[in-house]
Amino acid sequence: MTATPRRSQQERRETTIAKLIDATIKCLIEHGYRDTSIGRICDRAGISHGGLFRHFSSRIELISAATFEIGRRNLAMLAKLTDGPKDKDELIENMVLFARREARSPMTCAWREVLVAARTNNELSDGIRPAIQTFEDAVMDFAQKLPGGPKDKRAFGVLLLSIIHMFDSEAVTTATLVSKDIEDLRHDWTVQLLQAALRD
Amino acid sequence: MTATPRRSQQERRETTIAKLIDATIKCLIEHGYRDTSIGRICDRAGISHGGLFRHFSSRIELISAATFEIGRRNLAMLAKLTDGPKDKDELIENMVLFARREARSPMTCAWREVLVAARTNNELSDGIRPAIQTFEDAVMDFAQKLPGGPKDKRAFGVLLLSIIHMFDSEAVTTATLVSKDIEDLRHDWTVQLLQAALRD
DNA sequence: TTATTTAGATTGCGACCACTCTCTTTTTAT
DNA sequence: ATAAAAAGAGAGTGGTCGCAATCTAAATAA
Repeated sequence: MTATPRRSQQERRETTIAKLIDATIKCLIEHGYRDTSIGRICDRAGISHGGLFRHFSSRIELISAATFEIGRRNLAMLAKLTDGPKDKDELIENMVLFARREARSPMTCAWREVLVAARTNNELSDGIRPAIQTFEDAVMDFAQKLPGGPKDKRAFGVLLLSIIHMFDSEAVTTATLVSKDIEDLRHDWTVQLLQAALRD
Repeated sequence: MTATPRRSQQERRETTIAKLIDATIKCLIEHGYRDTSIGRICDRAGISHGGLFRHFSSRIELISAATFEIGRRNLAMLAKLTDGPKDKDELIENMVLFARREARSPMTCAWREVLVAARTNNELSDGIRPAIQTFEDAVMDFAQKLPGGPKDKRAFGVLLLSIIHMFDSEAVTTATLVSKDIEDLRHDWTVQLLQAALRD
């Protein structure tokens, strides 16, 4: 009845893997690491249990692959941050808003689920280490290449990473308890930090 | 044979609850949130499955209670931070070392496991909100009462909370990837932050 | 002492877990 | 056209999950 699209094996393989990775990310976002099970992932992806294990030899391997993909997407966003001409103050404000927004984004929540779970799972820890290293390198590289950045590129990179860390942990608590006044003070303080760093 | 200790009901109850909470904390530390199951907790505590539900109506309720206990213990450590006479520089160094060490301590790892899991579990989120609020209040209070602290107590409290956040998220990544040079730069930078804040 | 309440142990339930095996369908190589 | 290889479906594996019902033992109240 339905005309067969006649996809190549490679196409079939790649689309299935992409569907599984997408479904894994969505499960991490919606249900958290604990309830991101093979059954749930397969349901979401529209793939059978057997089909999954054709491409990933274990649940951990799939989650590692999904984590790498999350890192890839997040770095793509970071690269676009300096697009468009802005003055220094506008850039700083954008960076702070970006850091806080991204720390709370679904994608970063999924990323965090995996990183936290990795503490007690060596296989997972090994699996995601490259993704973390790539992310850290990319931020340091971003700091180095920022036009009008300070002389000490390395210290500036660490400053950016530290700010990202701060908003990341803030996001964990705001998921349960929102302290608006603290958040506002933190925003202004972060802006001042960056202004001081970019002054010289 | 063995002489019966003849404990009162209240004693029996309290020791059992304490054993369950201790076991829960240890499971969170050793196995992470995902694998902190009722079976494992009871095994560790030396209590049967049925015995658990006499005192806690669900797994989430037990984990909430354990989280509250973790917060209590951590705040007890914070209170001891200013003990002993020190000059300002020594106090600052102590605070930074303390913040990083505590962020990586087993207890805080357990705390973090629960906070992250709470994002996708409303019952758990509701259960631990008081513990988070208490912790936040205690840090703000600590900042207010620190002898020789800056005039703007509120901003100083937010600074402390932000530093805690930063080391907290750092601890998540260092569990998988250690970047010694970045950590060293971050330490020095944090010390400078506190020195500047405590100068005026 | 006797009756009642409470703590804790045991067993069992249905659901789900990660994963394997076998079978069918589709693509590719000959 | 046909054989070989790869992709995917789906039932089945033993095991664990959270939790309830039922039971025994211990502590308290009468």
